[in-house]
Amino acid sequence: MSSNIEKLCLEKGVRLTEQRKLVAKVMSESGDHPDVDELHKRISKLDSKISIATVYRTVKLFEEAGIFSKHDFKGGKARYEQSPKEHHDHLIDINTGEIIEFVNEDIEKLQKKVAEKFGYKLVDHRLELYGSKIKK
Amino acid sequence: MSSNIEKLCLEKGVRLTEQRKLVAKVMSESGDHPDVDELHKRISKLDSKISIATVYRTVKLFEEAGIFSKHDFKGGKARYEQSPKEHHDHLIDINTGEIIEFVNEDIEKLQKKVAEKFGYKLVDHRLELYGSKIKK
DNA sequence: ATAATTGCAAATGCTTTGCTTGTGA
DNA sequence: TCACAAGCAAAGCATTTGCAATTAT
Repeated sequence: MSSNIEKLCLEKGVRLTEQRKLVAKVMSESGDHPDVDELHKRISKLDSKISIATVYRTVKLFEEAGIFSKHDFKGGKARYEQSPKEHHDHLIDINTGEIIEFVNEDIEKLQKKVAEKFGYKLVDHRLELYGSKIKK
Repeated sequence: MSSNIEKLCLEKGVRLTEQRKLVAKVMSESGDHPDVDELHKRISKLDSKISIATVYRTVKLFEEAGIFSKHDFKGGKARYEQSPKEHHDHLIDINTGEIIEFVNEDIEKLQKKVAEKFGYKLVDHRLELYGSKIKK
């Protein structure tokens, strides 16, 4: 259901347009991390007239509202996902581009510790693992 | 001394031009992580005619030769440093842009473990901490 | 000598923006 | 109604590239 994201929009005072509903719907049905172009392609199947500029604007709007999360993985194009309830990091298959989400509390704690050791409050972080499948 | 980098070029069969020597020299005297534009500015003081295209080409060449390391921190512009002998990660001050290098073996090990847990060989990783100074 | 490199400007790829028309609350 | 959003094309930015002139080996 996209009512999920639509609810969030109402809460945040984000005006609900047809296009925004579509971006929300398509993203909520995507299990992966599409870039804007891919997202636009998927949405175009439901509304062939939607402009990619609108997708760019919406995706940015949703990100600023905390509804989407943006990732700048290697590759040059920003990729998005619905903001997850619990934080996670990413393991990226360098051969297929497939993305695996993972959580590791030990690493999280160590990161915080490192920052504090240097007199910093950890505000954000980026952890990406790039690997290739071990064939057995 | 830039003879350091120049030696590496000879070893790798990279032809040494005036411009490349300058890129090497300026980078070896930079303690920070300049982007291409900043690097070009610094080099221009020694050779006011060097083209930014050449700096782009050289920086990429050196990266492919393993002489420089490229980082895509938040901010949109790639930043470079001389490839360090031992690997390190970065803690970035979100207010000043200052970068602190750190090494944490525990995190390194855990990353490898995570990748293996999912059946992957860890080939590369990106770990960036973003923080703000704790005032005391 | 001659294959590789430079400088310049034009081209690229992703993303943003100005402007006019359309639309949700 | 009317402030805000969409669509389109043009603009922006970082980076790359084609080509003629120059240079390192």
